[in-house]
Amino acid sequence: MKTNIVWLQRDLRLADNPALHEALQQAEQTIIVYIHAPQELAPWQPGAASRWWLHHSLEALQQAITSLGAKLIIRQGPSLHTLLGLCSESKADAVYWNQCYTPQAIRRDQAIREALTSCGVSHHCYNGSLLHTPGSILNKEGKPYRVFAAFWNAAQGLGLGQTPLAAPQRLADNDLHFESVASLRLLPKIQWDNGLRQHWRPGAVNAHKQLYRLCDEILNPYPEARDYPAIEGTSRLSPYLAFGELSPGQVVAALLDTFMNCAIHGNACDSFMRQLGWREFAHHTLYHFPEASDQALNSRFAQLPWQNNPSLLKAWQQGRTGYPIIDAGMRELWHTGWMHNRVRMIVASFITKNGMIPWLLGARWFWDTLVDADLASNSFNWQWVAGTGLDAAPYFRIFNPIRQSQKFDKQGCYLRRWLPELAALPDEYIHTPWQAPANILNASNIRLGIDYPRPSLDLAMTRRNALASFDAIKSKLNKHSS
DNA sequence: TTTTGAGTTGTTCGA
DNA sequence: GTCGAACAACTCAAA
Repeated sequence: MKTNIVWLQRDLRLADNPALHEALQQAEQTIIVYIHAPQELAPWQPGAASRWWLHHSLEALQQAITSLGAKLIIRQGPSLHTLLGLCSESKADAVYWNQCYTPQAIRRDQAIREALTSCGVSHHCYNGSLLHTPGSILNKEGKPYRVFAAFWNAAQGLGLGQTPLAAPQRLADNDLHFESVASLRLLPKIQWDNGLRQHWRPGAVNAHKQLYRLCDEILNPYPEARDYPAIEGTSRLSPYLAFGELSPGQVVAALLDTFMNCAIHGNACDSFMRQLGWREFAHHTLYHFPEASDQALNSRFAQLPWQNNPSLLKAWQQGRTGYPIIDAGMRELWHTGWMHNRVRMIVASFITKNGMIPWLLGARWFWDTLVDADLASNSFNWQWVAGTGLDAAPYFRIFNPIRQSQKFDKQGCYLRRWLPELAALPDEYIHTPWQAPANILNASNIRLGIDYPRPSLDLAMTRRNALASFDAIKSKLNKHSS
């Protein structure tokens, strides 16, 4: 009897799973395995919010597999050693998996492939996390694209729509030993996860419910509504995609299906699809430039006068910078493990450009607190905001948190949700409490500096300084080159 | 081959 | 109040 092992990683789903699909076609017995070996991903092992999600996602997957008559074999220990052990226990002929494309995973997988081969076990790797395999989209010179528009044109030219693979109807059981999800100790020791529980339902079933909501309600107004943090105008699919409870191919198929039924405008469809395009671009970029998770892609920015400012960093992390939109965003992140996209840009611009704190420190905080933490997207987008990445925002593009707040949360609905201490302030002063007259502060029950902090830095001055630093680097470079 | 124009998400200033 | 220009530098594709 032929036996295959399917090694799941960030593809915690049964439908549209190429490795699982192939393994089932090729054998009578298929063993589905999850191996917990976070240290292999260091220094980017899952953060606290990701571990919370992983716990619930594994439970959901265990339940789904059980209902098909088998079980998810959970093990702990080094992946290589554990896989070899499983191969000999089960007399498996082959191991199938969907690749992760982070530098750590690529290095590890290379060693695993060699070891399997030398043990006489074959291996079969697939792409289950991206529309296109990294490395497959190159410009005419055979090099990676450095601007998004060209990349996305090429990606679309190669085709995006493939019918997702079906989930298995039944799975054959086995009697291998397996550990419980709880034994992985992924949940926090102190119970800080109430907010996560209130806001999220991990698991593939819930992923599809949210995908349905996207197509049914969110997509049509998406191009405009996505900018307003008080509205549920974005897809909220990011954690499901990060853990592979949903594949991007499934999302595209659902979008195209909705489009074909004339239920949405083409531009709403394109607009959302582009977001998947940025996800692809980020992943392809990390594949081509593996140092991008830790170092500026554009090295001249290393010379900027980055500040070591632990107290500002702490205030930012805790949501007490004195700028309401920043603090609301950071508290939303802390409470729910997620932050609205536009607010992510605002808080990132604030800490890197006004605060002059290295983007990597911001990226680390997001990494620990986001349920959708994804190495490629996180580092790419931090570099985008900081101006150090590929096709990044121009350096002079510095968000003004007051203007952004007034523009995208005019009535302060989002601010009041996350900053209850400011809730009584009239709309006029909700974005700038320090400008409110004393009698209004009194009437709103706010003592500035006690109930809510005064601004932690001077926006205009820090902006001028940042631009001046950039100019200094520019003229230095010009001198060098001339 | 060379040139030209366009390119996710912004802000400020002056007319 | 609104509008256009200026604020880089560089990649890529089309002409």
